[in-house]
Amino acid sequence: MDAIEILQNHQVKKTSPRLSIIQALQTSQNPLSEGEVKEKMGGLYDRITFYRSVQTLEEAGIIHRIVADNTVVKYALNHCEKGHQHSPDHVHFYCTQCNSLVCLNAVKTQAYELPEGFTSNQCDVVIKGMCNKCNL
Amino acid sequence: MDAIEILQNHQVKKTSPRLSIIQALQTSQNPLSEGEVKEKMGGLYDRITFYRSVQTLEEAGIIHRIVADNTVVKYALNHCEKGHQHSPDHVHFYCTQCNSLVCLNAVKTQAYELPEGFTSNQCDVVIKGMCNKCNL
DNA sequence: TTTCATATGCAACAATGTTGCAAATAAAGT
DNA sequence: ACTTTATTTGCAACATTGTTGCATATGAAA
Repeated sequence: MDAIEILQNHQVKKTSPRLSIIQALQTSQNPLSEGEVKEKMGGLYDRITFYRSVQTLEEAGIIHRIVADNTVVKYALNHCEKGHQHSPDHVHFYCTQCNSLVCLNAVKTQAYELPEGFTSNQCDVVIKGMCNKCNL
Repeated sequence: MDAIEILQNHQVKKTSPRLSIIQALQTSQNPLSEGEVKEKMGGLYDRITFYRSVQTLEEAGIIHRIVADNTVVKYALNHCEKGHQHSPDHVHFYCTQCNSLVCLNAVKTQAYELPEGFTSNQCDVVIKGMCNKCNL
């Protein structure tokens, strides 16, 4: 789907930084870090704008943010085109060898029974190890 | 168990920063952030030493590090006294209301089937929502 | 107590994330 | 197409978090 269309569908203003970020993510199979998005965006990149943009895009349900580790944050487009803000339903795999992060869209997060009084709205699962390429 | 005994059991040198960190964690039911440990340690606290100490303690299997979010990292003592470095087998709950983190020791992380070629040695599960106190 | 490898703690740096504010711009109305 | 208005951008400045090098201090063993 076209980046402009995505923003329209989610009622978010069409601005060039937002379009650039979405397009950068669309060119990649895997989630991208800020640095990786920056590279793809070239000159027209501002750190502050980036942070505010990804926050907007996440709140709009267009992308999701994955914290692989405290120093490794990546972003990925949501697959569900229509879906509004809901946390990802799949687990993520982080390869500690090549530092790539993979959305395992086919592997759904399982339900966990919480103790009395606890309520949840999000469940983040990050599995760490070696990816298929590094295991060759 | 005594902090000195813990260090001895894991073949780690007994130094005062390490003892202070362990003792700080022992006084708390829940995992603590760097700032929370610092408060409990008082004057004899150095940031660099803290970072290197928690790394040593984690590698020795004495504590584990929990990344609740990219800006929220906490530390907790391992329950298994004998256990050497193995990642926590339980899930963690992060209350987005009061920012407390809870080890749900009774809730074990479930196994996830990985795609061909992927191998894992750690699985981090962080459930986010409201804790029992904030839900009252 | 002496020795030696390890750990501490300081300075300096690097990376990541936030806030305030003036200029720019998207979207809606004229 | 032009004007208006609320939102967004992008700069400066700051705050927080994590790392590296190195001289001094210290734990553990001889």
